[in-house]
Amino acid sequence: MDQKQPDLTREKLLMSAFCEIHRQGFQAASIANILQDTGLTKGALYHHFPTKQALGLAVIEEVIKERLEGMIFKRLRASDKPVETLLDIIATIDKKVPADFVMLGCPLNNLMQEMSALDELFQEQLSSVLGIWQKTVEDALKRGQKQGVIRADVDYKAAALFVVSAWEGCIGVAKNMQSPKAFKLCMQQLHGYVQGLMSAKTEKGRKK
Amino acid sequence: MDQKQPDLTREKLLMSAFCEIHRQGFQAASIANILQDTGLTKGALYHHFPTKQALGLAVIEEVIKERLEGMIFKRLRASDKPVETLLDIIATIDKKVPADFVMLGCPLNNLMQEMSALDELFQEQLSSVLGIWQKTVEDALKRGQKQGVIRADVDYKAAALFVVSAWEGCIGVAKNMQSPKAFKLCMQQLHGYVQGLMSAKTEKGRKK
DNA sequence: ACACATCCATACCGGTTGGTATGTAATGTG
DNA sequence: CACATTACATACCAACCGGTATGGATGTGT
Repeated sequence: MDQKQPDLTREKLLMSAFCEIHRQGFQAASIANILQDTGLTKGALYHHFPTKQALGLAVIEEVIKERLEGMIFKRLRASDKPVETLLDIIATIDKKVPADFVMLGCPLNNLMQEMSALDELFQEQLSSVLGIWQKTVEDALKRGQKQGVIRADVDYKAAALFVVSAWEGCIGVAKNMQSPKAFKLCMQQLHGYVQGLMSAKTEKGRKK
Repeated sequence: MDQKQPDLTREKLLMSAFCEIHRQGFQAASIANILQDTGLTKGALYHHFPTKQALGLAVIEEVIKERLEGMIFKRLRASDKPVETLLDIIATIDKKVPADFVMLGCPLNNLMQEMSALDELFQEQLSSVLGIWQKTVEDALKRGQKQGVIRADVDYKAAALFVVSAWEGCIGVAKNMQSPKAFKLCMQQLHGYVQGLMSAKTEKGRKK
């Protein structure tokens, strides 16, 4: 599975671009910085990506999306106790995420706020990733409902939308406050919201 | 109360800057665009504001903050049924907000995501406004608790943090989806969350 | 009416931006 | 081994950026 040289170069560009975009935002991300960081030149970059926009879109598709897959989506899909798993992810996400992710914000959310209104392709690509997130949570709640863990009257579609929205909101506010502590506290409330969707019987272990 | 010419010029700059920043973000906001829009020149702008940063900070303090005051804070503070008022604001906010606010996002949230990690002064100023928002909701919940409307076991501070976070999250996600409908649906869930904080007796009129 | 500060317009500047045109070395292919 | 294509490096460019220096017009206090 040894990657060939061109693929390695491409990946180096993608990773560096991801970091630069994560720090500065897409528009403020400097091509020159990425090149300096990778030790490459414009020839290399514009050989692999036709425009800066294409580079950004590739970062979303191949870096950001894959990170979310590995951190959240896969685990949620694979679980046969989806609600329990969702609660566990929400409860422990603040420890599993890199330290600077609270300070720099969620890469997906950052780009959503910056680019959705400006670039249609960005909007579509970001919306696609967000849709997967929402769909994954939605399925988890749906399955939980079949298991009798989630109340029958819960609109799992709307609830999933809200969970993802609040999730991003928590990171966003914590980013502004520059406070991992606020992030944790905020996610605990989201945890409580999801517990509130559960049927009384299975809602054991609820604090307070 | 007629404003003098210089004040009018300053206000024109502030309003135009607010729109430009709302559309493009702060960093991408173009001084040239603002000047073209107002029909003024650099001499005028840099007479009233020493730097672009100062202009941005003034927009936060004098435009964004005041809008939130008029739309949310004042009403919440003045109400003697704070929880009811909070629920009403959440339920009707999608109709009272300008149409493009969902498409362009919340001006406060946009700047929080863009600038918090980049500029300390922005971070502080934004955090201050966000803190007022949080504090206002917090007081509303606190008063509701004294009235017996909110359950005694509710951590009103954490709940307020979550309400504001989820609120911004709803706008942010709806902005990405470019969907006022999603915004409405998402805010309905937040409405349900706040209802979930209420004591059983007063929790009348809950749907489903 | 004179002096002075406020208010704003014009012209200009160095630096940075994304993007391109061209050349060359490496690699794959017949 | 010849040839073509891929994979990069170098040099260059017009456009735009925020900011400044200068000068003139307009009040404003005395």
